[in-house]
Order: sequence, then structure tokens, then C-alpha cells
Amino acid sequence: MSDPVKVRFAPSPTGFLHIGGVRTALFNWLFARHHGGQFVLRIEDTDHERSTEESITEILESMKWLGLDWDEGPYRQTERQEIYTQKVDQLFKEGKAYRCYCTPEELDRKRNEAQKKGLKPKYDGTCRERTDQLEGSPSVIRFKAPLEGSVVVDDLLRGKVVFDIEELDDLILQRTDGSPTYNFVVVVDDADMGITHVVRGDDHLSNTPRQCLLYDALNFTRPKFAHISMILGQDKARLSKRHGATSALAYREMGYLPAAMINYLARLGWSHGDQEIFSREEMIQHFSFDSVNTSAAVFDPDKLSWLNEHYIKTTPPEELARQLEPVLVSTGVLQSGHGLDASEIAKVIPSLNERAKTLVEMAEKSKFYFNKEVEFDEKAKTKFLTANARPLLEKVIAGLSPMENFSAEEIETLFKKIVEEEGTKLGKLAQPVRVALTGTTVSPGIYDVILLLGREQTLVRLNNAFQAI
RNA sequence: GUCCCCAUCGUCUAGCCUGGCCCAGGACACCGGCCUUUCACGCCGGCGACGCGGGUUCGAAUCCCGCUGGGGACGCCA
Repeated sequence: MSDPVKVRFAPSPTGFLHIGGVRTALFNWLFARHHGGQFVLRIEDTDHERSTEESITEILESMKWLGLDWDEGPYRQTERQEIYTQKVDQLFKEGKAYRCYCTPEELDRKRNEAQKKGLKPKYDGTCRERTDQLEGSPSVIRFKAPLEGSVVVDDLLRGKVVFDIEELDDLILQRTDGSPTYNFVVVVDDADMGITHVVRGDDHLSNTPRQCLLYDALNFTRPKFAHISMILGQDKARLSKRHGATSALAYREMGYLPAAMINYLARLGWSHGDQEIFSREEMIQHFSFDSVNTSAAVFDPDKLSWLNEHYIKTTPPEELARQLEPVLVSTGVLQSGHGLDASEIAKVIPSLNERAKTLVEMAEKSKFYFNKEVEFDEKAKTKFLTANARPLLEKVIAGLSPMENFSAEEIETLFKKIVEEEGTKLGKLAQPVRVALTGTTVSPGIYDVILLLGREQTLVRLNNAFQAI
């Protein structure tokens, strides 16, 4: 809790928010919360071509779902045009920027040529020293960067990273249409918003020296940088759609809990000794860049799944019920407007939370409880609801009907007694009953099922099965 | 191609900064067993790594150099 900290997450709205973005957001958020600082959300929508409103909506929805709350924003760069124009003018007047009339085609050609010769494909400075103004010709504004020396980027995670200025070129600040480019706005915005620490993906490290030069040219103090590693797919290639689901909301649809997602992503690159399970409070308390790894990490769906199972098991039933409810509706187990409240839904959870890896799985397994009509699995029916089962079911019905203390203990005593009388095994009795009550061979413990359904419903289902044989 | 980053079990990681406590610890996955009314859960056990080559040192996973490998950047994308 030393100096005030202000960080930001700045996604571009050109698609859904993916896992890698979430982790960047999370590290920013954790750092801010740990230091009692500010977390800003800024939408980098300077690319008119590809930015969409739907993306913005989805990004906000993802952040909310994951509980990554922001203190300022969401700012949108398209609404801040004025300040960019002003800063470009400033650089222009100070001789730190110039007009460039090279066409994209020309530049493309030069780049290819340079690359063919094995040279760095950078801008050759054709317009850097030109003094004439070509009225009416389209032009961009470029930054007149220093020509020699080196830039030292001081990274919190990697130490001092040195770049030779000769590797850099005069980047474009403003496009032909007058809109600013990323490397420029990011500097202006971060400085203007008072960002103290820029925490972002590794892929931005090589942009950083250019940005440092811009900070210097604009007389801004450079923020501190922390470039976190990227997330890779199982084949060690950059994580993309072909590795499966990469959008945050896709995980919500698949029935993952935000707590599991957050815990998983936090441990991807960050650690605190051998601890694997972290509450939000613990993460915030322990988070530090001192314990953040710099090597790239492979996304492991199995471990995410394990964490999801863990949180399904340990979240209090009523709380989990609130997260399960929309899934019950989306999977069609319940109709919207079902009228059940969380406490009613929560009743099935204790019997299911050790058997479901996701909320979707849990919803499917809870059908027997919410649907009054038993949906029979044909194979289960022919295998277990047989003539042999008839006398067994009959005894269960006879035993359950008058039972005074309708409890698991009493039911168990009854089952044991029937097994003994019939000279059979518990499995031979439990399976037919299970099929009669749930329609399938797989369910929670049979006594739990009976208790859950209640005596009345149990007897109805047992009788139906009995008569159908 | 050039520049930059990275390198411990299949995967996530602890250890590395401040060499000996590490013939390397934990977790996921996998395999075997136990428990058992189904399916799971759980419990117990097993398999499994310091990329390679040079140094420095009494001693290196830990420090230095090279190599190799992986990733990233080089856009009027962000």
C-alpha cells in the first residue's frame, strides 16, 4: 500500500474477450486491488474498420461475469479525438512529426524488398526531410524519431531491456483519414489518465521502445511496465480458436464458475508457494509481480475443469443455485418463469455437487428432480425393470408407505431387510428402484433420491414402474 | 531475415535473485489399489523434469558464455 497505483485494461473491441485478455485484465485488477489503487477500463476502438458495438457489449458482459469491476470508464478512444489531434499538432509544431505522402502500396513494396534482402522492413524515411507540401495529396503524420542511441525499457518482470534505436522507424501517428494509431493513443491516454503501471501482454514488449520515445517527445513521464507472458495452446502455438473455446463467455455457457476461471487464470503465471486454491481475497492479499513468471504458459482445460469441480463442491448450495438457475433454463430443464426460488433449487445440489464437472452437467443430472414425468432410458428400462424386479418394488412400496420416520436411516434399514428376505444383493434392489425413480442407471445415492423426491412422488413413480412391468 | 523475450515432470508450478537444506517439492492429467447401491467423490500408492555444451566453484537446477528450441515484434491492427 505504498504509492497510489493506477492501472488499466485496454481491450480492442474487434471480437469477443478471450482467455488471454481476461488474464491480462485479472493481473491488472489484482495489482490494483492489492495496492488499493484504481483500475480503469478503456476500449481501444481506434480501428473503425473492425471495432463493433457487439464486441464492446460482450467485453463488458465478460468482465461483469468474472467480477472484474473497474473504477473508471469504460472510456472509448473514439470519444477522445480532440486530445489526440491536439497532441499531434503539438509534435508537428515542435518539429517532432512530419507529413508523409508515401502510399500504402509503395510502403508495402519497400517492405517486401527489404525483407527479401534480409533487412529489417522498416520505413526508409523518404518524407522525413521533405520541405514541400503536396496540397491535395493524401498524407499521414509520422513521428520523427531519434536516429541513434538506445532505449532502455525498465520492465518490472524482466529488468532492463535494451533496444537499439536503429531497429525502430518513424511510426505513423495519424492516418490519412485523420484518426490516430494505436502506439500514439496508448501513450497519450496512459499519460493523460495518469496510469502508473502498464501491465499488458508480452506481445507489446517490442512496441514499448517506440512508446517510450513518444513519452519523451511529449514530455510525459514514462509509467512502469510489466509485460506478462502469453498463453499458448497445447501445441505451444499462440492460443487461438483452433485450440477450442477461447472466449470468456463460452465458458459461462459451458457451465464454468467465474471463481474457477479466475483461480485458474491467476495460477497461470502467478504462484504463492504450493497453494492452488485461492479465494479472491487471498489472491488480492498475496498478489505481487515478484511471484509472476515470465515464461509462456500452456492453457490446460483439464486443470480448469478440476478447479470448476472444486468450486462446484464447495460453493454453498444456495449461492450455487443462483448460478445454476439460468443454466437450468438454458438447458431446458426448467421453463423460464418456473417460479422456483434459490432455496428450492438448492435442494438438489448436495446430492449432485460431487458428480458434476460443470453447471450444465449438473442441470442435466437434476432432470429427475425437476421433471415430474420420468424420462426412461430404454436400455435401463429393459435391463432392470423386469419381472424379477416386480416383487422387490412391491416390497419397497409396501415398506415406504407406512414408514413413520421417513429418513435415510429408516429407508436403509428397509432396503437391507428386503435384501435379506429375498436373498439378493443391494445392487439388485437399488438399480431397479433407481431406474423407476430417475429413468436411468446413474444417479445420486438411492436413499438421497428417495428423500429428495419425497414419499408421495417416490410412491407415484414406483407404482408407475411396477404397473408398467 | 532482423530485433526482443523465454527455457524445471505431458501440463501449471516451487526452488534460481541471496550457489550446498534438492540424487529437485506440490498440483492437474495418467496408471494401480481401497471404499461402494449406480455414477461419481474421497483416500492411499505409482510413473514422471532441471534442453544441450562449455566455463566459474570444494560444490550449480541455481552464476557466466555459446548452441538449440519455443514464442513475440517488425501494419495507415491493437
